[in-house]
Amino acid sequence: MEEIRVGGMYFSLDLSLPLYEQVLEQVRSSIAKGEIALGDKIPSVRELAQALKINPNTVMRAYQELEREQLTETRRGQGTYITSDIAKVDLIRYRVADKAIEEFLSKMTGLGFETPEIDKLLRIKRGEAHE
Amino acid sequence: MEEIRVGGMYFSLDLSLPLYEQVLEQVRSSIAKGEIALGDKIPSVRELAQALKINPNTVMRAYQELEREQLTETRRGQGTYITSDIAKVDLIRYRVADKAIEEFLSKMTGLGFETPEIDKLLRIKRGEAHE
DNA sequence: TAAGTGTATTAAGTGATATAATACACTTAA
DNA sequence: TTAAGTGTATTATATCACTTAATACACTTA
Repeated sequence: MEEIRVGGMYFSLDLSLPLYEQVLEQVRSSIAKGEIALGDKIPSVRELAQALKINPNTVMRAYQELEREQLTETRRGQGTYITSDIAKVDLIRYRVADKAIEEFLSKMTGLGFETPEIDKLLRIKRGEAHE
Repeated sequence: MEEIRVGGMYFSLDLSLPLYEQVLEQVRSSIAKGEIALGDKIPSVRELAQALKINPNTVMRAYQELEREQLTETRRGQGTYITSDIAKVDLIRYRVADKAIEEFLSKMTGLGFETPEIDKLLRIKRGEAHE
């Protein structure tokens, strides 16, 4: 899986998910991890599209979702910038995490696993010694 | 969200995911949780389709995947039965769980969370009243 | 003015999903 | 033997999400 570096971020696309979702997730991840600084400019729609060899409309879709989440601010004619408001970043981080946790626990419960065993499986997966 | 009882199992379909995936997941969950006994017969393709008001081909697709996973055995002319081999059920249970755990941890890591905080968030989520 | 921004529109193609209508081989029970 | 109920296969059709393509427009900056 080829990894492409654009504007301080790394992208790696495949066919497992919609392209716009992958772009969205990878930018969001870069922001959450602090790999790209608050207030920084991210690549233009056209630049990123060209680098990733996908259509500008597809990049647009990802960028629009980022702005809806208030993770970015767009200035017409200038470009798209990461928000400078760290509170907004944190809010999104926890909101997305909360959803992931909910889905995870729901899935495990659906498989008949309960708290102690879920914790045990998590520890095993991390390579930790168990109980 | 309407809940429909068919052949000892409960089904609840919506538009958030493909129908065949929802049917597949809900039968798998019933088996994993032991809500339906090993060796039991599950509803016929036509019966389930009629009860859920979906196309028989859609049910077929779910049933074929269940058989590929060896969670069910089909006897031509008779019907579809839950496997009697508890080892197979457990294998699938842990395989699916492992995938869920991997995806969950990967998502949380992508958001910049590490082990201690992930555990903390899990504890918080369980302390809340949900569902 | 020219180049680079974000944004909008229209058109087209592809693939997954779902439905519909039929048909066939098999099993069971009447 | 027959009829009804199984799983299974096939073909056709429709819809929708996703993606690409080609333009066009308004704005900002150098």
